[in-house]
Amino acid sequence: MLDHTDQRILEELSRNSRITMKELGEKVHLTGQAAASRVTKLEDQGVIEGYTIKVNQEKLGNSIHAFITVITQSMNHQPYLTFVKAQKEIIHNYKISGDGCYLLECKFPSNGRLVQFLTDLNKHANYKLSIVINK
Amino acid sequence: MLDHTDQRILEELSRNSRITMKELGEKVHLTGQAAASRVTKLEDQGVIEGYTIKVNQEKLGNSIHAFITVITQSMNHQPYLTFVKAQKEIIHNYKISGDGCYLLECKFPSNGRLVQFLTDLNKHANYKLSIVINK
DNA sequence: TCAACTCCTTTCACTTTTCAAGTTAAATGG
DNA sequence: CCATTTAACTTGAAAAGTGAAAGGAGTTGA
Repeated sequence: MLDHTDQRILEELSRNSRITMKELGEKVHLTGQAAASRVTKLEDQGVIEGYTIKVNQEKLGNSIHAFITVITQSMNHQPYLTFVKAQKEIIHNYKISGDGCYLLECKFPSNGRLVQFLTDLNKHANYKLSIVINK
Repeated sequence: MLDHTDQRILEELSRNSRITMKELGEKVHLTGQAAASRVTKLEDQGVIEGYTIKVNQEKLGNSIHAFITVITQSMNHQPYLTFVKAQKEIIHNYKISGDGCYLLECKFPSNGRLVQFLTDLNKHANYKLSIVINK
């Protein structure tokens, strides 16, 4: 399904998705047109889901990166899920098996905002907090 | 430092980083050239760290998404860190404060590979495993 | 008021993309 | 064995986008 050239294309696009098709072609030993048509195919197959940017969250003022393990007490998760949808600090809400029911990945601009978030979260569930201090 | 137009630009590029500068300009009510120069500025400021793609990991055959909390026994983390560097299944290795020393985010192609990984990891540290079952 | 500065637009030469047509090579079937 | 089909690539040309230079409008401060 995916040959070596496709792998190389995904690699190069992961490194820089704004590369021109001509340049991409040179890197994988194809013409720009051939590279472009492979990329289109990868998009159609759903292998490439989209093109995006990496943003420096610190420079945007979101300096606190947290993982929050959520342990819901109630059987009914709906109130929690509704809460999650409303919080824009949440980057991902993973349903997990293992320690806890959900794992939240969040970014906060300040300690105060984090405290507020945890207070609100605590109305629906218990949690364990992990703060990222390095990557 | 960042005005509303810059925010809009970041939003649009997050949605689609391969958009042409001309189109981006139209979306934020600028000419393509003006949009391009703002983007260059955002790059120079380090706000935009890079351009990348979202790849469907399932279609690449990496169907298991795991978070692994790592609790190192030894004071010396170096053997663990060396191990981490060598594993290509690891997407992120976060140093955390809270429950554990590190949090690993990984993708595995099979259960067997996960078991192998955990066996190897266990030579350097204890762990707690969480498997993502939904997002 | 004037100079300096920032941010934007216009213009134009140059590059890239897109689309159509042609080539090649491997697989299929009489 | 040869004709046919198909997939993947290349070539070429028109259309579209980019980047650099020049210039205009608005703001700031002496």
